[in-house]
Amino acid sequence: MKPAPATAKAEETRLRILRAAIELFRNQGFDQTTMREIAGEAGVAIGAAYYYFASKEAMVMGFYELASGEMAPLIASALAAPGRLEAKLRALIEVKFRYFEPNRAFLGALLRHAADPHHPLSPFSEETRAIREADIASFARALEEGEVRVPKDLAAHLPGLLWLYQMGLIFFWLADRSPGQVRTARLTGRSLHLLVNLLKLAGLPLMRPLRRTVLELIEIAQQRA
Amino acid sequence: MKPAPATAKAEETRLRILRAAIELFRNQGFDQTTMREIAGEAGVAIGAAYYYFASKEAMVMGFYELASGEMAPLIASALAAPGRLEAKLRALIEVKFRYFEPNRAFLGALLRHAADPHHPLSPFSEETRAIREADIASFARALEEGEVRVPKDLAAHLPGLLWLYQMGLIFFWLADRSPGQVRTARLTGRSLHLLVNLLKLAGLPLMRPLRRTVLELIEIAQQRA
DNA sequence: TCCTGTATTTGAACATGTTCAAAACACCCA
DNA sequence: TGGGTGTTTTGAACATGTTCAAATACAGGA
Repeated sequence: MKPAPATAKAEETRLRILRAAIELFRNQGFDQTTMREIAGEAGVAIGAAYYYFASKEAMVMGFYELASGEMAPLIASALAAPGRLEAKLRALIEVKFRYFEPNRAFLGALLRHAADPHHPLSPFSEETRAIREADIASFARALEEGEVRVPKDLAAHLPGLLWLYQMGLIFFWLADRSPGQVRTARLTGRSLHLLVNLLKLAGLPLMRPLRRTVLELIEIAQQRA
Repeated sequence: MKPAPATAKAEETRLRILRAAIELFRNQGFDQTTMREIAGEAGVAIGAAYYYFASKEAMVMGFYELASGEMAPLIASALAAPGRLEAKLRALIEVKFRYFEPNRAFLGALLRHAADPHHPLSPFSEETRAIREADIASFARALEEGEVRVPKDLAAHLPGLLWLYQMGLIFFWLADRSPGQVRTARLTGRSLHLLVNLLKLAGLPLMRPLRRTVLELIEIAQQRA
């Protein structure tokens, strides 16, 4: 069905529908866009939209996948830029914000169900796992190339934690109505700085017991979550 | 309109509808319950439901208000119980879990829009402010009566932070599918313990610069959020 | 070229949240 | 008591996401 797009023409139709949807979502938002509009814009009947996408929301998933693919090279080059961890992380996050900017209005639809990790569209769901893991891998790379000493026990969890941190920033950014989202920019700058400093502190022998406790919490939270 | 329920009979009808809705939501979940069912169960026409509630979701808000009112005395007595801060916080959180337990299935509907602080139903929205502030006040009381030294600069923000922490636990609890939600119980116990210990540490003079930085972040995040 | 099976496409029909004009009701005043 | 005014209630109509049986297009073999 979806995973095996049979013919080339079919794949083309699918893309036509997805593009029409994204375009409309962008211009008028997710809720304001009707399936009839999307089908109309794509020049197909309603049923065709449902032949390729299980639901209106599944189209947002389509966007998510598309976005993930298009951002990959941008992220790669962001990581290649000079600088240490802080700079690399900043560049990485910057890529996301820039890419998402034109879609700000409808990105909310993607994150609407974030609170429910069992909802397919949640960034924590099984369905979004592949995208999430690729994303986490880029944080792992930032850590490797950022030349920071990371305590061994923390190392395994750190990429995931950074990803989570970045997710938090994205949520903040979405809700941020200050002009040009200055508040997000401020928050990003300061928190990133703090984060890197804390990371240095975390390596101190004195910190070992605290680290253990926190890691224990993380492990409880992650059990088949 | 809604704020001024004119006659007593009207208020009664409103309550009948709300109770029917909650009952159905509880038994079959929010999405599975139709407005026609609710109206039917309450013995009124569909239109009546919309006369009293702006939307299906507004009924969830009705539940939220009802719940908040009913929990108030329970929380008060939880706070009066013996013990220091950790015990009091545990008791407070325990009240919430116990009260929400029978509604677990549909509570998700309340928190579905949490990620969007502009959505009326979000626990961070303007519409839920009254409930939120009352709730935060109970954390303030726990702090007062828990007999802990809290650095002055932190004091103002601490109740809100504790409320946020508790909110996080509730989210975790909602998504927790372990039998009896053991994982949440474990997470609550350990994190609460850690939290109180950190609070003690936070008062150390050594910690002042770190505290300042964190407070700065909090202030950026809270600007007319 | 014609036939057959599969992939694609169609659009009417359906379910359900929501709106709204009209009806029913309640209460007050002359 | 009768009329007027505001509140409450009704249910048909609407909008829109979704389903599905039927129609169509198409590929490959006879």
